[in-house]
Amino acid sequence: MQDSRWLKERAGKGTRRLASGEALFCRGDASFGMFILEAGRVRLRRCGRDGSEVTMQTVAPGESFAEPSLFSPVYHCDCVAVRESVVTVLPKTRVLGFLGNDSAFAAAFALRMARQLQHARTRFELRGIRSADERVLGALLLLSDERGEVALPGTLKDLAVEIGLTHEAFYRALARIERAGRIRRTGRRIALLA
Amino acid sequence: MQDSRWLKERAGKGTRRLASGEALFCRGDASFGMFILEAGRVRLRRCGRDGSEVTMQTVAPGESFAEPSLFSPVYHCDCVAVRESVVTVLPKTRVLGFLGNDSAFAAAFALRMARQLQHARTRFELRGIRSADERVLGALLLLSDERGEVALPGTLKDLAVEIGLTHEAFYRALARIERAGRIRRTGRRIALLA
DNA sequence: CGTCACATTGATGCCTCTCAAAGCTTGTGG
DNA sequence: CCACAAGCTTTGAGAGGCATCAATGTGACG
Repeated sequence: MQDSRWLKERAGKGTRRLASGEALFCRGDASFGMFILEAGRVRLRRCGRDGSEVTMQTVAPGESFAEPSLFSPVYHCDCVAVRESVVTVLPKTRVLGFLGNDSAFAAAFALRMARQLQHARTRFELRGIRSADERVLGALLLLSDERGEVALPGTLKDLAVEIGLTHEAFYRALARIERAGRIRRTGRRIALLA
Repeated sequence: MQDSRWLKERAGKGTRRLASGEALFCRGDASFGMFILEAGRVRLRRCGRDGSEVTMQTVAPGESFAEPSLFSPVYHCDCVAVRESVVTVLPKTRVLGFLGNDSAFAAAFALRMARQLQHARTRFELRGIRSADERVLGALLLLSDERGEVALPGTLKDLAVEIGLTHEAFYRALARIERAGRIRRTGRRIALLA
């Protein structure tokens, strides 16, 4: 949220450095508080017993995360660093204090929650699309600007995982919708047509 | 949220009655505000051009909904009444006013957003399970109490839709996991075993 | 007792996952 | 500057599972 600096200065309690792959917390751990990512990248995921793994959120520098844990005794996700990262720690009690006393902060907090909820629902909707072609097209639409230029956040392989397809199925879908004339690829650029 | 009575009295601006199947708002409509369901049942859904339909949230009496629309110029879902329903209307500006001035209310609001976010993520995780058997089992686990008794919210068919399976696939999965001895069915009761 | 919706089972086909292999790109070290 | 390694990209073949279409059983309610 925009108040991240403000929040950090008032509620921050030091930073923590994470090595690539290191876990900040795991599902079931007593919740210590929320965090702001200073540098690097972290991922919130849930794992099934069978080894399956679903990414709930990928956090970019400047963003806060694990807000729901403020209201919960334990974490509900694992948090692992995708690469070396630095996070600011915001202990639960302090943030909850601000939330109960500073209505401007509370409103900003609610706004961020609402945005994340919409984002989660959009991802949910996208995953509900059965056809690989339509799902890929939907994902590209979400990533595109008004001119139809798609801004890829990472590799295509990453995008495949993000939208819940194997990379093979994803590449095949991409090839099909290009042959169908619905996108044009130029190197690593993708443009939506019509 | 618990403050629903409080909120209604202060921010409520009349009620609206919906016939079964009637839409309260549609995606893209200018957002008027949020709502509290007084009676009946409503469903928030997103539809694809191809006729596909994903339910984002099912609202029970006493619950508020469409909170994210406070921060958005338009609605991002359709809202339709599952059966005849009554809602209290909470205009945007009024609620935003409270949010900016009353920190206790803002904190409660943030809490509800956080809960909904966790709920959305749990549903997302469930849908990520490929195997119909495991997905059904996961859903039953979420619906069960500590004794393993499953509280069905509606019909089995509804549950099938909720977890993203056709009713046929769902019934077959249910039959398989019962044969495997992981659940026991007695009439319309389901109990998880071990 | 008839209707309607839920519940259940069967047969078939398509689509995605999986395993496999080969090109391609990027970066690193000699 | 080249050679090699590692990871991304791409295509192939096969199998399994869920959707789909179809039909019947079952229960609630007027």
